[in-house]
Amino acid sequence: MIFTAPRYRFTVRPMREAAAPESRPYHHGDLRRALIDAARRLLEQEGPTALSLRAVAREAGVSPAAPYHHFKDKGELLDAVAHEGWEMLNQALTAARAKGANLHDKMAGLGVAYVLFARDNPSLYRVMYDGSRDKEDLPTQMRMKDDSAYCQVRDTLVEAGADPTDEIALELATTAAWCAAHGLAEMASFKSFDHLKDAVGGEEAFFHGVFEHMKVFAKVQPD
Amino acid sequence: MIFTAPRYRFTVRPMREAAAPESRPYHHGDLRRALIDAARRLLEQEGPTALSLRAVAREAGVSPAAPYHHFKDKGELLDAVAHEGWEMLNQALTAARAKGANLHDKMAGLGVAYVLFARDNPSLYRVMYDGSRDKEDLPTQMRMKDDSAYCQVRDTLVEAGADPTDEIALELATTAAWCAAHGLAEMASFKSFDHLKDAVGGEEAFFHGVFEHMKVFAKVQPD
DNA sequence: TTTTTCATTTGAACGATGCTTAGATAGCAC
DNA sequence: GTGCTATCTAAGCATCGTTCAAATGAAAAA
Repeated sequence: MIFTAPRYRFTVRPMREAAAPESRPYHHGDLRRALIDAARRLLEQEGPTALSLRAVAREAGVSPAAPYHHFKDKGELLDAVAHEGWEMLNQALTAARAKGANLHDKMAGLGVAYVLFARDNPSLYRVMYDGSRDKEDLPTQMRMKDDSAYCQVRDTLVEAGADPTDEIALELATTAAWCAAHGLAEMASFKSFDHLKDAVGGEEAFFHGVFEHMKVFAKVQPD
Repeated sequence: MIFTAPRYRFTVRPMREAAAPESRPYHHGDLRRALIDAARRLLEQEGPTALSLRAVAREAGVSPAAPYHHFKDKGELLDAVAHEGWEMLNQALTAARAKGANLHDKMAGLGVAYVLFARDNPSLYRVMYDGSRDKEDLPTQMRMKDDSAYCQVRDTLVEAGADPTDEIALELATTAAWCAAHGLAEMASFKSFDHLKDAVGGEEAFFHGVFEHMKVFAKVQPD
């Protein structure tokens, strides 16, 4: 497996506020960290289109060229931001894990948690998938680590009764769940569905309703 | 319903080749059309990142300011390109419609057709959804017109036996199918799934397999 | 035909972006 | 203190989206 050690110890920490500019010495101390925080701040406040490398440098109070000593290019900064996003998603799914009695309820619960994360962090979610699309893959972090969101979905399936010896079926089911959640996460922000949300009694009910109706793809119709 | 008449008669026509630049008179004749074609050509050949307004103008053999007499800004050009994409998707689903005996087979067939469209027109598909995300909605064209992809999914559900009087369930099921297909369309290009594709015997089998396993969300497990 | 009109197209410009290079600064080992 | 070296700045390049005045020429008006 090709995976070089990360250059810095990774934890998702709360974003620091921007330091008062006049207090900064010539050498910043931890500009890398400050740049990631500045990027996330801009992302939250101004949205993904406002996130230019120069704007991030401005927000961090350094010159436009400074970031290039910590990131090869803009993409590498965005990768670092996305990395934190994936870690946050892992944590969100961990928190929501394993509620519900049967397979359906467990999976729907996990799916709703996923969609809620995307709803609450729309810009971050977008950066996460834009980066993946560019690389034509999800980050290694998502597929290999034990607490990765992908592995949690798979483990939940097993807990809920899926046959762990049929590896292919298990991976297909995990992929199916992931696709359903991601698809809904992207649709959920579209205004066309507002009337449906109202009709079923709110956003979360809408999410549950959509997952419920994934049954149209089931070979034998339940109910 | 808010929907102004389109400014030009719409059909999805094959892209014209770039005209020999020296043969072009000062007034182009149909620069709007030529710009859309140039944009789609660039999109196919160079990918979405290469698609700048200036590059499109260059490709069409015209000055950088010329497009602004036919499109308010870059976004409006991309909207026009996306519009053609949605029409193509409609046609693709129409062609694939209603094959299969039961609900599961019909829906899986439609879903696979959707995913194949995204696989075969990756850059166009991206432009279609980027535009939708910016506007926070799918184009009106997708939801209202009778032959729209969305309506076709819904009609297929009814044909396959869904209760047409339960409007909410019908819309939820249509949405679920759409989410599943869009989710898989985005995942399908990720390399992590290559081994799964091989394991199940090819890409289309993989698509069918994933749709099949959407059953993990069904309340009663079939099989 | 000649003249007028006016949408179309051009060229030049503005501010902003990603990125590179050369040089200034200062923390740190000696 | 003296260097060494990572860090940061200043300036510059090519490109981008967009605007605006001026040029063009097709088509209507005379």
